[in-house]
Amino acid sequence: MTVLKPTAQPLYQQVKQHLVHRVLTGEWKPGQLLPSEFKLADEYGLSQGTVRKAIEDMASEGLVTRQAGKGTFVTTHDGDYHPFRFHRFYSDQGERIAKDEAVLVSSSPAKADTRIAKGLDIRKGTAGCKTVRIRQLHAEPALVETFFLIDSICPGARDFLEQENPKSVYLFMERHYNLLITKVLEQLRARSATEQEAELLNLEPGTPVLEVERIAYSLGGEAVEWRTIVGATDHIHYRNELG
Amino acid sequence: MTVLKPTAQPLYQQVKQHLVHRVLTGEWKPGQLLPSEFKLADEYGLSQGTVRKAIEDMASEGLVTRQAGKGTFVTTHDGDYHPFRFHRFYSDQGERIAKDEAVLVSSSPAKADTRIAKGLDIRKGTAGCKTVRIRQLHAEPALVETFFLIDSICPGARDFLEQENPKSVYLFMERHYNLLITKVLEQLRARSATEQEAELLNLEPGTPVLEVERIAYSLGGEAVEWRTIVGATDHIHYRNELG
DNA sequence: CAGTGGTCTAGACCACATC
DNA sequence: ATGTGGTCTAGACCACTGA
Repeated sequence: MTVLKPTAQPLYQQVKQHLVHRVLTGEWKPGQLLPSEFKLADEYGLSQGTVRKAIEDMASEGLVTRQAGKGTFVTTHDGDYHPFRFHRFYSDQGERIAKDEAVLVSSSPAKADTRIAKGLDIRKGTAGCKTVRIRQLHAEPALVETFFLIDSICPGARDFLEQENPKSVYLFMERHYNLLITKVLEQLRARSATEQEAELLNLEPGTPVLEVERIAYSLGGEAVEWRTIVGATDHIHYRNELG
Repeated sequence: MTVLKPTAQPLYQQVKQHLVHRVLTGEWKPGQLLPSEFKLADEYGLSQGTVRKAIEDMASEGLVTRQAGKGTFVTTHDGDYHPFRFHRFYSDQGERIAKDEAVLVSSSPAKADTRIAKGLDIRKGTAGCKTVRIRQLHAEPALVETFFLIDSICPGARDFLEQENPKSVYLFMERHYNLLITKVLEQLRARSATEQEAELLNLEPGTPVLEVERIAYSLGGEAVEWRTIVGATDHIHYRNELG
């Protein structure tokens, strides 16, 4: 690894950035095996330990997964491991919501409104696709999930969604667009249910509901999905562990 | 470090556990300097690198803080660093709530009700101290904070609280009881404001409010505080970053 | 069996803090 | 000048995987 300036970043961080870039550009796709530490160390002309530190950093951020005796793999949402790592809704008995399939309500072309445009940092009116689905608990509607995907990033999403109705949108984005979601930002509010929500969730109009507004960021740091998740919290709650 | 069984945990994990125990028992108190890596390596009869890995683990968990050229310190909530690391409420302009002082409403002896007892994993009726405070935004009441401390863990808390009215309860617990809060579990719900809440927050009765129910755990993993934070979310929200 | 990641050692040099 | 944590190297042995 060529060090242009002696005051530059540590070598292992340079290696890490380069490896992240190689994952990003699709050199190794989700689920695929990376070269071993020794091979990468040879390639970069560094010691194994330095490359190891770069990879350990990536692993701690969830970008890759390491398995002793096998190798280092690009993380996929496909495995048993992190299918719904961003879902924070639980029933009061401790079950995770969203294991079951989502019920598709509607999926249609849409233009970004002010709120969506602000969240995704795009221009108002940008073309996209808006989808509404319902998550159930014990066969009862529990949550309304509304998400917006940008046409220029996820072309043809509407057709794919109607064909597949995937359990996990992020797995769907990974498969079709090679977008790996690594970070989401959520803003939570309490408000009264709208008429549409009351109808979809079998609630009295005006019932207090919890609204989660979420922006999802891909590996490159680009905002790629806007979403709200809305539901009454009589039998479910949003769980958060800090520290 | 004596290895009794060759199949035991890695040495650095054994060292880490032992160091955590020494912090827990107060050998080094919050803010104090730990011995250097070399001294600890000597003490345990290991190489510096092994001790380093143990300490890096502790640092990544926030238990200690490292500073090049100075040393490794037991983390304290006192410094500039993490005064309100568990506060997730922001105004819609992005300001953090709870910078200002909290307004003390009441502080009185209380017995754990069913909900508190369940949260803290103690018997119903356990003696403690219940305190209600208000957090303001721009001199307007924004959040009602209600917390319960157990007498056997925090004796005399009521007197201390009335004397000091501390900005941060966790800093207060650290100073008086050597309890370092490292983890909290929060459950969020939307519901209607109670009469008392409506009065304290200048709301119409029945307004939807966000309720955060929090259990705080000390370094040893013991549940030491139960709390709710309640407020309307017209101008503020709960922010959560995942991944 | 060879290859992988996981652990551990013993050295080296650096930038930074403190005195 | 000394001591600290931060980086980097070059070796070693281990447990596990898979052919």
